[in-house]
Amino acid sequence: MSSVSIKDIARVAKVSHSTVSRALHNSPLVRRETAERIRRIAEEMGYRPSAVARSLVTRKTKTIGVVVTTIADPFIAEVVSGIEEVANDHGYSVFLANSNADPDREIKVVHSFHERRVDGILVTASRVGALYMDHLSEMKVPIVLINNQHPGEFVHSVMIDNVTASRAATDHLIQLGHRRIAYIGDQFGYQSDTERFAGYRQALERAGLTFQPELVVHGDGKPEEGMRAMERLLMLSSPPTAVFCYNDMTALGALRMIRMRGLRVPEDISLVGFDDLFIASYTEPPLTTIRQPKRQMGRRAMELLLQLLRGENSQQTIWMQGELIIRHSTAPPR
Amino acid sequence: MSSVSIKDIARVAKVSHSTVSRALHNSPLVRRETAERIRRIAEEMGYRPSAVARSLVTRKTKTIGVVVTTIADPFIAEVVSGIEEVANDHGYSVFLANSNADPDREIKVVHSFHERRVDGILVTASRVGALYMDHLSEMKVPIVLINNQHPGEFVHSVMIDNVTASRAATDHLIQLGHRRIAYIGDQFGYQSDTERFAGYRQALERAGLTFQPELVVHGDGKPEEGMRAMERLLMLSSPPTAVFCYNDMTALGALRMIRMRGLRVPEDISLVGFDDLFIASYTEPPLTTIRQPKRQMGRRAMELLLQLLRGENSQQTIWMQGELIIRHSTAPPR
DNA sequence: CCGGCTTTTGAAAACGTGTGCAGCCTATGA
DNA sequence: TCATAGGCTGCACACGTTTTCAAAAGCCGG
Repeated sequence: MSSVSIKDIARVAKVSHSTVSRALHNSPLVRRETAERIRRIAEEMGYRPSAVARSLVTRKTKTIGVVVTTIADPFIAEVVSGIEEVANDHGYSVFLANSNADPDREIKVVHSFHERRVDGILVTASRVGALYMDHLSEMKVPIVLINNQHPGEFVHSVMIDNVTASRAATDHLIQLGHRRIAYIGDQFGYQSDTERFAGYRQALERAGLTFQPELVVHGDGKPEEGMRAMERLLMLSSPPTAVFCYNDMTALGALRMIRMRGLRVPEDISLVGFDDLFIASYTEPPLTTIRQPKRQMGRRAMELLLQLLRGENSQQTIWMQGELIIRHSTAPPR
Repeated sequence: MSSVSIKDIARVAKVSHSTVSRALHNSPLVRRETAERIRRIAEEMGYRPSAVARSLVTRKTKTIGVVVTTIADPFIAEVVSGIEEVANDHGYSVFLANSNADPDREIKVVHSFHERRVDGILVTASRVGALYMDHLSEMKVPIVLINNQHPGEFVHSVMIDNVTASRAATDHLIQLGHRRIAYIGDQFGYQSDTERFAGYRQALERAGLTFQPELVVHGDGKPEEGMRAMERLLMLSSPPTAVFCYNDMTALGALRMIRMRGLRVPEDISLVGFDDLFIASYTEPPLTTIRQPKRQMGRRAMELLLQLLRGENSQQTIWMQGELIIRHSTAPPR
């Protein structure tokens, strides 16, 4: 509306708008006193430079686009929090867009980011990533993926070392003395599920335990399916004494089902999650899990993007390590 | 970078860029065949209009700014999810900024939004709202607050009816037969805490129960302080048989403390929360609580903002009702 | 064939900022 | 006194759109 422009200031200060522009940028090309006078006037007039006008000429918007499946996912929210923090510290504003894992919406979002001329894009935990990769790459803008499910592409990414982490989780159960250890996975075929499953198998193998196919069931990463999966395990003639879950949400469902069947954690069954959501420390009993450095992953991803924006071509993939957090949902078998 | 502009298309189509602009807007001012030819060329050249150039001339950015204390708060994340949904549906992109409840950062954020020339601003659960209200109002832009703690200001807002909801929660406990009902509040002095406390007192009063000051303690809306507050209640010579908590996070802490003392919920103590976070249905036992229509609140807030952007001056405040969700953390006293 | 109308097109200005270039002013040295 | 260098400032253009206004082109009736 009535926003004051560089020209308004020029008129008041009786100089050209170029001089005002330079003064406000502390350019050495303008005399000290003039510059100070101009800055004072700008201050008094409540001047705020227009980022849009500036973007038009500099061809940089100092904005980045963040696309998430849904910000209501606590894991993602933490990551975004980390992203926003370092973006903000570097003068970047972030556009947030939910895709709801809907391909149409994802494409709309990417187009929208394109039209807004964002300087870069961050995508967290995209399951359908490959789908709109073409659209992403057609705008020549740096992209960083976080925990994406379709790696091996041309883009940069920040990933958690799923294999090592889940091996650690399974090792923990083995060391407690468990021999029948189940795995409740995510939907079959997802990259991170495959990796966590691989870690589980590696741990079994190294401990000389034979892999039992019937001890592997799949949920969908949410509590409801976690319950159903756990139910199936409990119906086995010889149920497991310990269960490693794809994530905490799944563990939440498993925990509830175990309790519904009148069994106890960890006395009857040990339970391990993955993610270390906030909630994991407030379940009953508190959940042993793998901590993902969520906020840190967001930070690192944004820092990687900043490097790319500066034109430094850095490493392709940043690997981060999970950490086994031992709480009270695991104990030796009876 | 090498992004194609309206002029590039004009050159190829051998028309003026004005004509291209009109053709792309389906203006009736351009001949059908010409328009179609131009649109086809634009398509082939992979044209994406520049929102920043457009914004400069139209003086509308089709962006809104959302400031939250932290997106890592599950309550807020749900609200933002609702906001983003309707914003996106109406062609608006959302800038997300965390303030971390830090006044300096809040001011920086508002300035940033101002420079980006957002069309409107949404603020969720601002505790220090009054602090930067001046900065907000100085840019002439519609503002909608969600559950803000300093109402009575000149802006528009979406609020939950705290008094009615907490009266319902307390009534529920009274009807179960409880007579010693405690209240664990948020930090003293916050608006929503004051209101929930008021509802609690009203319910007691209407039931003819005398208010007992020692049954009111304060936390800070997070589990740790909820534990401490609950601890204080349990040290009373005659502890409460039921506790109404300011929010679910506080209830989470209370629940843990009750269990640490070897007591059981709801057999020994009934517990009621507020918010109905996702987690509330997965505690042990599942938590009776007041459901806030979080996503819906975000949607309504954005819709209100859209009305304001259209120039319709609508109602000042939208009140929303909470809903009592009875689960298993409440039962008659022994 | 011409005037007048409608349809279609183009020229140009505007939005607010950044910046290369030219030119002014002042001081300095010869 | 004059030439020159260096410090400072203004002009003008650019960025990619939208939109007003004028003008060209096509059409019709007389």
